[in-house]
Amino acid sequence: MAVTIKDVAEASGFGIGTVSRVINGKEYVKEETREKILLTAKRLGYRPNKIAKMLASGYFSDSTIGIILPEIAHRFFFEIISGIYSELNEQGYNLLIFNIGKNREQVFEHIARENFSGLLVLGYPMAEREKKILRARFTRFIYLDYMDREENSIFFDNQKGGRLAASYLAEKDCRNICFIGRNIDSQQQAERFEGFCRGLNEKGLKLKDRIDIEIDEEESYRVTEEIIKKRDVHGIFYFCDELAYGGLRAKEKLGKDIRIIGYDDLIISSFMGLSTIRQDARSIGIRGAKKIVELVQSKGSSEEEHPLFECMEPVLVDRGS
Amino acid sequence: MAVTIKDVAEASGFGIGTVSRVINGKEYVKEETREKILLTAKRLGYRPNKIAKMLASGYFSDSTIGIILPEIAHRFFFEIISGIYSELNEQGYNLLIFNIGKNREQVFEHIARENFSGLLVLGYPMAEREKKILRARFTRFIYLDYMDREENSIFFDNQKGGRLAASYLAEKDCRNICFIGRNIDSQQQAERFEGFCRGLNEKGLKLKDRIDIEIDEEESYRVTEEIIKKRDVHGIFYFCDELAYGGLRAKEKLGKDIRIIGYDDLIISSFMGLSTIRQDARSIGIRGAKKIVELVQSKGSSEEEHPLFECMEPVLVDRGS
DNA sequence: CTGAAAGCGCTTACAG
DNA sequence: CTGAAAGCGCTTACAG
Repeated sequence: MAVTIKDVAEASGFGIGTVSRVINGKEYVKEETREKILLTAKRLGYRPNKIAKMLASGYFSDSTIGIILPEIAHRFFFEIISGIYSELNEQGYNLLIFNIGKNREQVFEHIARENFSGLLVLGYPMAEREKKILRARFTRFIYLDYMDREENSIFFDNQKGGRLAASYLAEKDCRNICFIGRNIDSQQQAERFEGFCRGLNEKGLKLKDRIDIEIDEEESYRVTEEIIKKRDVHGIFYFCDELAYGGLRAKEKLGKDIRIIGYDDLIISSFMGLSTIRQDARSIGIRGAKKIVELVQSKGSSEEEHPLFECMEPVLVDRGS
Repeated sequence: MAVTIKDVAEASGFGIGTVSRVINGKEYVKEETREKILLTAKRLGYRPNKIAKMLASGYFSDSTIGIILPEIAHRFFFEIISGIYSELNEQGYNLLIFNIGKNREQVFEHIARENFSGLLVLGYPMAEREKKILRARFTRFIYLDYMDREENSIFFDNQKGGRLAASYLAEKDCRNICFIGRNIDSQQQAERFEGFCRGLNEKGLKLKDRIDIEIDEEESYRVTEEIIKKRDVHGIFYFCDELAYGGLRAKEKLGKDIRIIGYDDLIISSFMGLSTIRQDARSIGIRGAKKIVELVQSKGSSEEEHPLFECMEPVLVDRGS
């Protein structure tokens, strides 16, 4: 066990009350005593236990919001986080980003023990077991960029986004159209893809091909090149901007007249002239932060209110790519 | 005061031990009792006090590192944070980002009470009073991107960076050279500027003008335009990339043959083709995270070791701008 | 100026 | 299955 205030008291020959006063810099302590105590504290490597201190002094920090990310967080999430941060900062809340670690089970046990008032869960669903852990501790949470009808969630309309992408390519007179996705199943991709296919259908078009890969610019460049060479492709829709960058590069290199559209509209994308489906990361971050703070502050209400359910609209951004 | 386990116990007619078992989902509780207790807990709006729980159960989370940002955090810091996050995540630590708020004094009092093991202070110095607060609680900290010989600090060599910028412009045959800075004093800017002037001197050049402005692309665009028109300028060094973007735009618009160089090398800058002085944000973040974890884990050592003092080198990136 | 004691809100054997 | 009690490491009046 770590060294406690009691150890310091015994070792220095004073009472724990006095030690406490010294450590906290209260007045009314003889200079000599102070020095002695400080010295033994240092010698023993004493470090006050903040938990105990908080409990004893009745200071309960309720002003920390936790967030948990998917195991592979891509850039879009960092833009969301920056929105969350601004808003929380505005409201005087701290932001606690949990390590997601390798072992989900243990991590969740760990999270549940930490001191925070509400949790923002980014981009992916929790297991029932995990939700149970949170609920057992009466911890409120909101899904961000993930939709669950049973739970609080603020999300984007991915179906619509997919449809917008389809209409973009259709309007640019593309006939042979492909989709390049991520090799990880996700709600976002499923819906985006479904919307995309429907959108194509409505225009009387049909998807030619779909390939799922890692998020890696080189990989995306290679695959795009391959696809362009093998088939007579007019347009490609990428699951996200980060994938599309490689495509953009392939397009330029090969000088092919092909249409490329991404998804997210990361900050960088505007500089690159990439057409894309814009999801306002900052806004959803701010919105999520606002809502979790509200939820946390409304503690009292024991009523089972309807879960929060907010859908944000993506927008087509045509940069001519 | 909030409702406690005692309140629930009394209201439900059971002992606090039983309530505790129910809340924590332990077995050996009659189903009927469980339901009753859960109901009154809900009715009363009971929320377990995590602090008390931690203390009682002997669980002391030592795996959280705090960070505090400057009041106006610009993008460079977010790139540092992403480095910090990766490394901490690797090590199983959480990241607690403190709100910096408006009132520095209160904020620091508040921070000192939070539960974290070590602090990373980004980009600016703490007041003596603030350091005192930390030290009184035996809280270790490291400055990141700020240099203080008396304290642990990991930082970039801004003098050298300034010098590199000077040599860049000199080699591109610029003779009339200006500096556009930020209208806030900072160690970084002071050193960068000094290095820059020295660098110019060595090449037999002299600074023509210096203007300090807000970080705002429009503003920077306007000022650059003005400077180009008024004086016969061949090269401009901007305090940071974010300022340089406006300059880049002005240069393109006016079609003037002028050299532009920024500082930081934000991710975006490579896409924009901006020449700049690269500081590896991710690296310093990772480095800082590693070091603070080491420091925190070496708790025991009561010896007064030398403060950590690490200097990282910036690098010139010539993208022809 | 200093010590003894109560108390912060929980958990956890120990009896029953 | 449940209650009473000790204890987690501190703070804070209250005496002295």
